Amino acid sequence: MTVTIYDVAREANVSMATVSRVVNGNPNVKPTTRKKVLATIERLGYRPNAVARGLASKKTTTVGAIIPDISNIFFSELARGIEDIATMYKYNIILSNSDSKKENELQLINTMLEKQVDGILFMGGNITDEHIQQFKTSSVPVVLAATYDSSNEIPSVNIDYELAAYEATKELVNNNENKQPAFVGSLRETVVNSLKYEGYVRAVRESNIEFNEDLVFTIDSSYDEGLAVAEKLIELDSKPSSVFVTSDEVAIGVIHGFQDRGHNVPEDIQVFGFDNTKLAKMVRPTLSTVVQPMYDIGAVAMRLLTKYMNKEEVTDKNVVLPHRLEKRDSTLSD
Amino acid sequence: MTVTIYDVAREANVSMATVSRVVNGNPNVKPTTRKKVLATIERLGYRPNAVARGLASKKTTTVGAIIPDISNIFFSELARGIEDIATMYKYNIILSNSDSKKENELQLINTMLEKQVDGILFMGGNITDEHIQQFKTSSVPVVLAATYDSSNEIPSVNIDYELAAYEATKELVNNNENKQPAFVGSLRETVVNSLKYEGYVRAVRESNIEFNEDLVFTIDSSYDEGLAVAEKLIELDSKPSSVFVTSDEVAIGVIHGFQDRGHNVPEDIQVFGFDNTKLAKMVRPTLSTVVQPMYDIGAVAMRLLTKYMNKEEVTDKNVVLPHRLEKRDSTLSD
DNA sequence: GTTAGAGTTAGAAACGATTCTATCCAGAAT
DNA sequence: ATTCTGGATAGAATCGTTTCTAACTCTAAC
Repeated sequence: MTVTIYDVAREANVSMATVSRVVNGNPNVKPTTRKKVLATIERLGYRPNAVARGLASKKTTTVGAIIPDISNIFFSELARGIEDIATMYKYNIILSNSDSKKENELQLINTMLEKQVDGILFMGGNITDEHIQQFKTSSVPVVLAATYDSSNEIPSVNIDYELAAYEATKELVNNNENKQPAFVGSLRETVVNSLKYEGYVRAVRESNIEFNEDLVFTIDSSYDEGLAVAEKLIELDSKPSSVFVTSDEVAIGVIHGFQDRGHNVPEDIQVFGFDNTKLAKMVRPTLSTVVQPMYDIGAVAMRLLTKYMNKEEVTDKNVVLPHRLEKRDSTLSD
Repeated sequence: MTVTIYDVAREANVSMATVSRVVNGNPNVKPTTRKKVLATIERLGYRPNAVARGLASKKTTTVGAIIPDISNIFFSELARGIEDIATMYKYNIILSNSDSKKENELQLINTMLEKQVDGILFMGGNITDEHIQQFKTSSVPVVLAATYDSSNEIPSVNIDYELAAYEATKELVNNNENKQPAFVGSLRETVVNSLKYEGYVRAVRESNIEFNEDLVFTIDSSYDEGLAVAEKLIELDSKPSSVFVTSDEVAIGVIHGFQDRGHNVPEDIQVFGFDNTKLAKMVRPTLSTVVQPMYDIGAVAMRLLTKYMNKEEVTDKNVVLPHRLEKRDSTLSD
């Protein structure tokens, strides 16, 4: 039924080895035989079987990507970066959602390894010792993308979350005669988020403001939670005049929460987001935010992974990409 | 180095066949030997090689998903639906972006087939005869998701785009004392879009309005294009008082384009979108739109594919999922 | 006219599973 | 006691490649 390399060999009067060489572009083939083989490949409609090749060569040209949730605009952008570079290097991606659940994550790593991927790209929330253990004993290289491992043992690509949050908070403090901005984020969820919190705290402390815990709001990360937290902010006795929010989606929720209750952004309250997803420009007022280059993180992470897979020398195993503040209309200009 | 089924067999004093039976849950194994084998698997840390299994069994439990752009909020939602059902049926997904380019699409189908996927899920713009040809001669089943093939030869999952557009347009006409709504969409791009256009035309014609071609705007599908087209609408002599837009993202651009120029939505102009991506609730005013169940389309398509892969009987090869209109604040209520 | 050596090619052994066929063995039936 | 039956198991072929080694061919040099 299906045409195999053997059929081609027989029809072209050469050995399987020669056909294999032709298919794989090995230069040690006489041009005339190459042409002959190519012709019979065409004639028979031969299509190499990547599974058999994978078994024989122990390479699948496939990498596994474990991602919290592909329907999240942040991760889908990241995934696109991964995919584009993967395509460039002739790899395919097996994509799986973990919902950031440790159990799923560990399970998925195992599945990927069974499928003999050549490498793994991991995005997730908390990296536990168990994760590290699995990564270190993995038979193939692993790279973390937008995922923080405090031990720095696993190769990774990130931005400096603490610094970025510090700068954003500082910006709000400066615009506000040294009033403490509120903080809205999902602390517990991930190490990345607690880094943002640390940056926020540092900026506040540095400004000689007496730190007010009441201005810190810990919520699940969603637009609706942002809407809801706006109400709490309004009801506060010491109502803040600015908020630093750890993600754009929540920040937009906060903005609308205020607007829906008759408050104006940025006049009554300034809002600073994080990520610069394309949503940031799709609100009124447009959202000031920390630019985190999602696409690039994915792309660089994939590129880094190819280096490991090719056993190339890697000079910078924990890459920190630049970030910047993009000031738009949800904050006041200096 | 790596532990194979043969190692397990030797250590457990059984044959490879028996180990294979244990691993695959074949009941014809004496409980005591099963236990013994399981123990040595555990002890040696044996992990089955899915590639070898794939070669021997001719099944990879992997399906290919060809998608225009995973970073597009519409498709990422669809992808999540696919993924969830795939996981449920123990399949993994190889995900690739085509950017809706025919050349990429055809190439990707070929790659997927080389990788011996058990089935293909295809999302794309225009299905050409060449596509159909490839699908029909494919060795594995293919299902289209949110992708229209006018010949209805290939299994597919869609909504009734013509009817949905008709209903949305009708709604606008009724709210507007029989004035013709403008149409903003990307006609040429896909068959799906021209179906929407047909629905729009039918609704207008049916209302005994003299059809005005000047109110039809054909643009590339993006937020920025939406912003831009708003200006053109404003400059129109016969300025419309409502617009039907074929996607939410563009619709939101249109809304903001009007707002940025001092016009109010829905008082000055009503806007109706299409898709009900999560963006629709994340604007002010919230966007009235056609609810297209992206997640469900993905999920149902994947489910349908499993049926074909299992050679189950399929009664409904071209599934049409229900849609509905969700009226929010960008249109006037009756 | 040998021979060396480079360039080509053939042959066969992996790769690590599944699966078909055959064998073995125990207990039931006669 | 012998035969029969069916559940367990073993053995070996197979899946479709890659890749190693050996051998062959041809030309150039001596």
